[in-house]
Amino acid sequence: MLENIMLGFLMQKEMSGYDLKQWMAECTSYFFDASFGSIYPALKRMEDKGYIVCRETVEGSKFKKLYSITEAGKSYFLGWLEKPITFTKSNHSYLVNIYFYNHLPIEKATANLKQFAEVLEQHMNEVNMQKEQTEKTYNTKNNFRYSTIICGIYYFQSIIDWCNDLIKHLE
Amino acid sequence: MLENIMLGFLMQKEMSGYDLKQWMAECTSYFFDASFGSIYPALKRMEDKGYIVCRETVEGSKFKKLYSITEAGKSYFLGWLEKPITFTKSNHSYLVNIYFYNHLPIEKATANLKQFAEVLEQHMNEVNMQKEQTEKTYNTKNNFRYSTIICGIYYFQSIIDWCNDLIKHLE
DNA sequence: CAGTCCATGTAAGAAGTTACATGATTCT
DNA sequence: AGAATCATGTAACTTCTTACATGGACTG
Repeated sequence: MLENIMLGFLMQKEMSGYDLKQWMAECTSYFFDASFGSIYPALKRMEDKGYIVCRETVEGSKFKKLYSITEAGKSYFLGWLEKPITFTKSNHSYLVNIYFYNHLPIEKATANLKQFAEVLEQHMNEVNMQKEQTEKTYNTKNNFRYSTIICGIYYFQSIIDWCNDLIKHLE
Repeated sequence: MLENIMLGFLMQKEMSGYDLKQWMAECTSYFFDASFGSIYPALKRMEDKGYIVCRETVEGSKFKKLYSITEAGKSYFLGWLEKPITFTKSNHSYLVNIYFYNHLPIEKATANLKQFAEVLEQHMNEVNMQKEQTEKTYNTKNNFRYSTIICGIYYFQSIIDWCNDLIKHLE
C-alpha cells in the first residue's frame, strides 16, 4: 500500500522522499501516513524494481533526489488501481477501551468519553481545514481527492455523534 | 493493546488462548482482532510478568490451558483503562485507492465503488447480526459492549452513505 | 547564534501475520 | 472414513516506527 500511494503521488510530478512525506501529511494523513524510515527504503526498492528513476539535483547548494515514475511504474500502478477495492479491517483501538468501561466508575467513564470527544473534535477540525484548503486550491468539489476528505468528515462526525449519544445516555 | 484486550476478557473468567481468539472473533473483530501467532506468545509474556496464571486442565481427554488474571494483572488493567483514551489514526487503505480514482475511466471507478459498497453492506450485516445477538443474550441495550457495536453501525453506515453519495454524483 | 526547517539515510526493535507442525475429538 | 472443529505452539517473514546520525539553509 505504501508503494502504491507513493507511485500515485509520483503520477503528478517528480518528487523527493521529503516531498512525498509532506504530501501525505497534508492530504492523506487522516487515512494513511508513513514515516521517513519506511519512505526512503521504499524508494530504493521501487527503483530496483524499475518503477521509478532517480535524478539528483543541486539548486544552489541544496541537494535533492527527485524521483519520477517510469512506464513500468505507471502500468503497475494503474493495474493495481483498477482492481477491486479491498476492505481491510483496521484496529480502532479506542473501542477496546470503551468495550471494557463497565469496569470503570460511571463518572470516570463519562469524563474519559468527554475528553475523547474533544480529541475527536480536534481531528474533525483538521479535516475541515483540509476541506477548505482544497476548495480554495482547486475551486471545485468534483474530484476524488476532495471526496476522500468528505469521507473523513462523515467518519469523524459519526463517531462524535455516537460518543455524544453515549455520554448523554450515561448522564 | 493486544495484552490489554486479553486481560479485559480474562476479567470475566478464566480462558484458554483458543477461547480468547473466539471472543475476539465474535465480539470485537470489526475493531480489533489477532491471530493465534500473536495470542499464544502474548499469554507467555503476560505469565512471565505475573499478570496471569495458568491452570492445565484435562476434561475427559480434552487438554486445555486455562489462564486467569492475577491481582497484579487486574491492577495493571484497571490502571490502563482509566487513562485517557488515545485516538490513533488507523489506515483506511480503501481511501488510498479512491484518492487516485481520477486516473481511472469514470465507468470503471463507478463500477469499483459499487462493488465496494456491497462489501461494506456485508460488513454492516455482520455487525447488525452481532447487535441482535447481543440484544438477545443480555436483554439490554445499556452496556458498553453493546455501545461499541452501535459505533460499528454508525461507522459502516457513514461510509456506505458517503460511498453511495459519491456513486450518485458520478452518474 | 540558537532554533527550526530542509533533506537523506540506517539500525534496532516492535508488533504483528502466515504457514507450518502436531494431535485429539466431533460431526456427517 | 473424511472433514471440520478444538487446541497449542513455533519459525520465518513482513511491515512499520523510533531513534539516531549527518549536515546545510533559513530565520529571528
